[in-house]
Amino acid sequence: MRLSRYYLPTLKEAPADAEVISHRLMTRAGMIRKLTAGVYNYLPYGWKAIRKVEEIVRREMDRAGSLELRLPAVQPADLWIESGRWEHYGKELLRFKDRHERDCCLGPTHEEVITDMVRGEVRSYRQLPLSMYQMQTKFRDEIRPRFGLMRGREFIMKDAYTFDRDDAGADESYRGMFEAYKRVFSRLALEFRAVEADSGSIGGSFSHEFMVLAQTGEDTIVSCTGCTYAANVERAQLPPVLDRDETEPPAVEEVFTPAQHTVEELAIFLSVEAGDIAKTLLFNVDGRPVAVLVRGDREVNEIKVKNLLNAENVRLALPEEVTQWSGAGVGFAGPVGLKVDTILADFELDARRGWITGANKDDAHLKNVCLHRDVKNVRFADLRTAVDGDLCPVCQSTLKAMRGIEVGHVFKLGTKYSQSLNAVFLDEAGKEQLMIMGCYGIGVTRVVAACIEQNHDTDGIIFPPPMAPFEVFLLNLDPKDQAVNAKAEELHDFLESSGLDVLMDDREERPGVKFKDADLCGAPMQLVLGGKSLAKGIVEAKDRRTGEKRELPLDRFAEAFEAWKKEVYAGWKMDV
RNA sequence: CGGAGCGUAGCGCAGCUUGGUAGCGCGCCUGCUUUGGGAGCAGGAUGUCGCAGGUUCAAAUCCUGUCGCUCCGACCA
Repeated sequence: MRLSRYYLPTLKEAPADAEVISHRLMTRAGMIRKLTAGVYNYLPYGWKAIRKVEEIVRREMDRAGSLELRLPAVQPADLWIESGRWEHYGKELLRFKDRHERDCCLGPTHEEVITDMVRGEVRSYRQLPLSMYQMQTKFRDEIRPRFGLMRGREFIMKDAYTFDRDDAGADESYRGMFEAYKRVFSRLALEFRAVEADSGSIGGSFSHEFMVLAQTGEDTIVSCTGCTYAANVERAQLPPVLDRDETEPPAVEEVFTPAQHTVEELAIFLSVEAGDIAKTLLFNVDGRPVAVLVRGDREVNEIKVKNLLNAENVRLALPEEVTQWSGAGVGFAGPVGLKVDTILADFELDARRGWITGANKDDAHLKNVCLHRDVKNVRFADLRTAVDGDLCPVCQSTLKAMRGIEVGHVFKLGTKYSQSLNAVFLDEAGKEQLMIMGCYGIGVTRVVAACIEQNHDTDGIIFPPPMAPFEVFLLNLDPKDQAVNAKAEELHDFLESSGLDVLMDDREERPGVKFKDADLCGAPMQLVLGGKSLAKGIVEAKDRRTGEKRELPLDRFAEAFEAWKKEVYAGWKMDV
């Protein structure tokens, strides 16, 4: 491809509203343009990257035995009413009426549609298992779209669905997809972790998220330094403490702490560490008060509270509720004498006996509180959000926290949809059974954004070869010079015929402009040919990732290039 | 949903307080010079100042409404 015939509008400056690096670089490199909030045009250069990702995903899905199909974007409300999600999905589901006043929606996901299709055709266990996938534009009307392609309203997703006759089969389907996902992200040369994720409200099921590691990630995950355990912090389990200081403190003592509402204020006021304070949070759990105690420097994980109590709704108590339940204003609740039936304490508070807590009385706290001695109905459990340095629940090694971008999610659904939509089949005994389902998503457009978040420098994007729209940028520095031009054309044709995507910069621009654009657009390999290099009988080769330069002799170009390419590719951790 | 901010040339912005008929940088077009890390000079094109009302002799500027976009927040005591 010749740049003079291509559409690659690059920008020196990014639009003011682009906050994150991938958004800025994708805009500057002529990959995307915003049409409206959270909705983007994919320009040829951006689309080509998306296509490369799609192609790898497609190969691995096919290899895993899944069948590609294509479902509609517009869906009838009836199905969503039937599954119960017309009510529950919320405003992210974009709804509208057609000319006959029929309720419709734009598909944010396709469980309903595919389950409807399968239930209409599949009658016998002989037709199972089934695995199908599609790549398609989804629409989710996010409250606040942001970060360019990272959280758009319209985006491309690969979604797959499996239908099995029994639990064992469903687990196998799940494992197959899990492995396929690992291959996809490995082949894309992304640094990622597959982590345990919260399975939400669907009991008995499990799920994993695939996280691309990047400082700018919205999620925090923990990964064990000693074993393979890795989990989203929302989910990461923490073990009970092993080292206990059983020294019994002196009797509880009330201290005057005027207007010390927060842990930070209180710690300074009493000259102690936040970790010496046990904070008491009151929650409204399905309408009932529940007290949760964690160390002052920790955070309660509401999901754990919800799961532990098998609750539907967990929310922090309103100020009025706090006053009603604790007898004091916000900031002074404590476990001693608290008239709340359920008092939970994080495992960590079992590590020693003396804690500072609220006194259930305005402007007062208690010292030397021993939960075992001074509180009758306290129950210890894993209740807080994991942090860097916590111990692994599996092997007790240290957990390391890192930021990640969720690019894939595999989910064992069980019978959630087959039940609500009545997707059944007859087993060998002629008995009607519910299909066991799984669903699996990859945010294709987000993968591209996440890749750029992970692979860039101050000059621009650094594409890993598998995702690069063009593996090679060939800079023809003197397109007006007959000899240079002829040689550049020859190199271009040779590289293209060897199966590479090549973009030759044949514009009549100054060299500096070409260097800047090449770095910005991030092809992993740059070749530079100008009057000087031609006179020396070489072409200059630059590894975009390392910046390392090499001179390739023109008379032995084919083999020299092949050797260099191998070197460049070896720098990327690509499992193929 | 609550709060804040911004809409002026393709992009980044100034002008608005104190009304007088629109400017800067980059980009774009033409010419000459230049040519290995975002060139120089000269000339040129491009704006219903988001939209709709209002005030005024006169509105980018003041007022009202409206639309769009962006950011922050949605309660960890």
